[in-house]
Formats: sequence, C-alpha cells, structure tokens
Amino acid sequence: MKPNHSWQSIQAEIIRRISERIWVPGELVPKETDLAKEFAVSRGTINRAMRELANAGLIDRKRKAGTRVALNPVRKATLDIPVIRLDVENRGVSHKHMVLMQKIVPAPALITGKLGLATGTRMLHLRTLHFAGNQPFLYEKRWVNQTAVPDILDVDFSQISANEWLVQNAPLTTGDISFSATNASKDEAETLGAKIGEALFLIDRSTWIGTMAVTNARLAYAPGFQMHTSL
Amino acid sequence: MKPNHSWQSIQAEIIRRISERIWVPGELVPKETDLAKEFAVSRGTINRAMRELANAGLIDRKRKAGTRVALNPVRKATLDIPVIRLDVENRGVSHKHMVLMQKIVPAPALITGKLGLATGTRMLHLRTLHFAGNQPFLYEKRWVNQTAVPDILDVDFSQISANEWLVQNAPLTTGDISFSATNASKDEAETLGAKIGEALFLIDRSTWIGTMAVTNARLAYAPGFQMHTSL
DNA sequence: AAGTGGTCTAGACCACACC
DNA sequence: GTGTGGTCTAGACCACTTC
Repeated sequence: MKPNHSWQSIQAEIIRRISERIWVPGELVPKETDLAKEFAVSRGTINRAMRELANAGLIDRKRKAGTRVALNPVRKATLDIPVIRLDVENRGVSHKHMVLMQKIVPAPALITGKLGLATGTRMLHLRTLHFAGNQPFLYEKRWVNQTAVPDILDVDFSQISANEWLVQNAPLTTGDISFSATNASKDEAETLGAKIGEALFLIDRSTWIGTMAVTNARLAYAPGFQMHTSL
Repeated sequence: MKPNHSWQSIQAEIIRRISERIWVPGELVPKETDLAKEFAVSRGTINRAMRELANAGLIDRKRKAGTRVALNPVRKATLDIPVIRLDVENRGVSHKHMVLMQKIVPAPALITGKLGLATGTRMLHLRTLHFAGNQPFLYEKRWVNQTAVPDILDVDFSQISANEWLVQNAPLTTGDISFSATNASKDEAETLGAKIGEALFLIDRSTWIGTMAVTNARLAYAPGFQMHTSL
C-alpha cells in the first residue's frame, strides 16, 4: 500500500496539535495503534514520528502508561563545535595561528583536578593565539595528557594547531563543556588586543577517550564574539 | 529470528571502528546490505544505527555514493534551555522573581529590527529579576509582541514569570539564540549586586510562532554563572 | 496479568546521485 | 540506467510499568 503520510508530515501534525493546544500539556495522547489507524499508516511510522519528539523533550513516553504532552517542554539548542580553523574560515576570513608557549611541566592542581589525574602529573602545555584575518580571535590555553596521545610529542604545532591535530587523531572523545564570561586579565588583554577587564566569552572543555583524560582547553574569545544557534 | 545485535550495540561497534581508525576518515564503509549480512540483522536495524551517526555528523551518507567517515567530525553539544524557575530549582535552591518594570511602549529599533517588526511598534516591556535563594541570579529584559499573544496582557506577572507563561502558552516556537559576554552596566550591576564592568554571561533570544514574532529576551546572568553541558 | 511503547524482520518501492 | 540510502509495511516478540 502506498503511504498517504510520511513520518515527517505526521510529526508536523503532532507538533501542530500540541502547539495549538488541541493536545494539552499533561494530557494522554492516543496510543500508537490508534494513531496508525487515524493516519492510515503502519505503527512503525507513528513510532518514528513520536520517537524524535520524545528525544526532543516535547512528549514523555512510558510503556504501559502511554504518551503525554510534556508539562515543561525543555527547549534544546544544538551548538556545533567545529575545528577552530573552520569556524574562522566559515566567517569568510583566513585563519592562522601562532604558538606562544610550548612546554612540558607539572600541571596545576586546577587542571589535574578537572581531568581526574594525579596532582603534579607532567603534561604538555600549549598557548596558542588564533587569528581571524589579522585580528586576534581566540586565545587557547591547553593541557594535554602525553600518556593518552604520545604521538603528540612529535607534532610541529606551527604546521597544525593542537586543536586540529587532536580532532583528527583523537576523534570521538567524550567531554564536558562549560560556557561563561570573564574579565580579561593583563595577559589575555595584551594577547587578544583587548582592554584589561573587558568581558571575554570563555569556553572550558575537558575531553576523555573512554576513561582516559586527553586534554583540557580554555578558550578565551576576543571581545565582541558571539556564539549563535537556532532553536 | 531472534536478533543477536541491537541497533545500539551495532552503533557502538561502528563508533569503535571509526575511533580506532579501522575505518579511516574519508573512506567508504560497507553498504547497508553488507553490514546487515555481517551482523546477521535486517537492513532496517543497520539503517537505524547509521542514521543517528549521520545526524550527529560522524559519517556522511549519500544515495548511490554510499557512506563515508566524515573528514571533519563536527562535535555537537546540546544545551537544554529549561524554564528559568526549573533551572534555578535544579541547582538545589528556591526560585523567586520580582517584576521591576512593566509597561507598553514603542519598542526601540534594535528590538523591532531583530524581530522583523515595524519600527515604533508598541510592545509589552518587562524587566524581571530572578533570584536563586536570596542571591540575584538573572536579570531579564523582555519585549513581547502583544499581537502574537494578546492573552499576555491579562497575566499577573507577580504570580508567574513572563518566561514561564510564554513557555506554557506559546510553546513550540522557533527562534535564534546567541551567547556572549558583556561588561555590567550601572543598571545591571546595581540590579544583580555586581560591580560595574564585571563580566556577565549574556543570552539573547528571539522567538517566533511560524513567521509571527513573539518575544525577544535579553538575559544577563549574575557573575560566576556557568552554562554546562557534555559532549 | 495486561497494556503500552521499543525493537526487529523480510520485503518492497522510491528518490537521488552518479554514470 | 543503475546502485545506494530513505522510507514504509504488516507482523511479531519483548520490556517495562502499572494494575
């Protein structure tokens, strides 16, 4: 039989019923077999349409208890975190980077704590300034666990940034990200061409492969930076 | 026949092959029918496992051209944007809010521009201070298009915050969000109990129902705020 | 115990991209 | 034209939850 409805059109109709309050928050909605009859499709198609809405937090589904419209719909914003070079190039300007510091030293407790490593672990420390065109764009302070990615010790970071090397050579890490705001320190202000105390957008990211800590990066963006997405 | 593999275990195995570089970035991976044979499952199960990886940006799939491991895996971070009250309560403290200003005036061009409304449109303007426990948490400056949600004019905002009323009564909006950092103005500093110039985390959100602009909110968080998520 | 969603199957047709 | 992924079907069994 030829389908009269695609899963996407059914999903759109369900969204319409929720947004127009035909189905009210907290209310039980018809079960899959009933909806399958109504739309004259198979249950699998209904399931496909509803599953994504459940993942998105719009509806709550429980076996036996049925499906209800979520009382407190949690909006989810998806942020793409590309390689810094591509992020810059997508803005229509060229990217270059400059390594300001590269050394292997015992990491501060703040870093080993975040990564769950023993205090005093010797790690590779890098400070890199990324440019968008001729403007400083991003000041990256990174600590890398040599044990997790020993090959990194042979990399020439004037050719490829640590960020890009890690994405290509340690893909599929898990991690935490936090976003915040900070006043520029003297070091940050001078490096980024900002004023001391100017508000900077900050990303702090720690990544692991399985349970092995790989790296922590503190990314301070030049003043005026905005991270943008849609809902 | 009883399945030997769930789609999740197959997905995990595919991820393993990519992360251990058994399948190299840019390389063509076996087609669905071949993988179905290998894992002794039906093609639908393979498709389910791969579809989510394609959505996540890990692989690129094209009809006829086949499936390839993505060259530049874009990490996607998902941010949950809950109602402010729940955001606060999830931190283990009580929430209350205080309406500092409520008036209907012609909106500034900055706002009408963002929302695509005629300059000088009269809109409902609200300034609300949200507390986490007894600490100022978030200073919200909001503009609401009365035409889109006329019922909002009857709402008592001392009982329910505009944020929460809109989530419940104008759900499923589309919108833009931007995240940035700003130095606290005198007004913001006094309201949030911060110092003038202190770095504040800022969210600017505009939402629409279809093509009808609903609201713009500028959320300035108290110093020290972090937005956190995992990869 | 019983009802609901979660998953899987084997097959089919279609849409798109490459030829 | 041809090959690949995208989708749908009709049916089945299972897992979880509530009763």
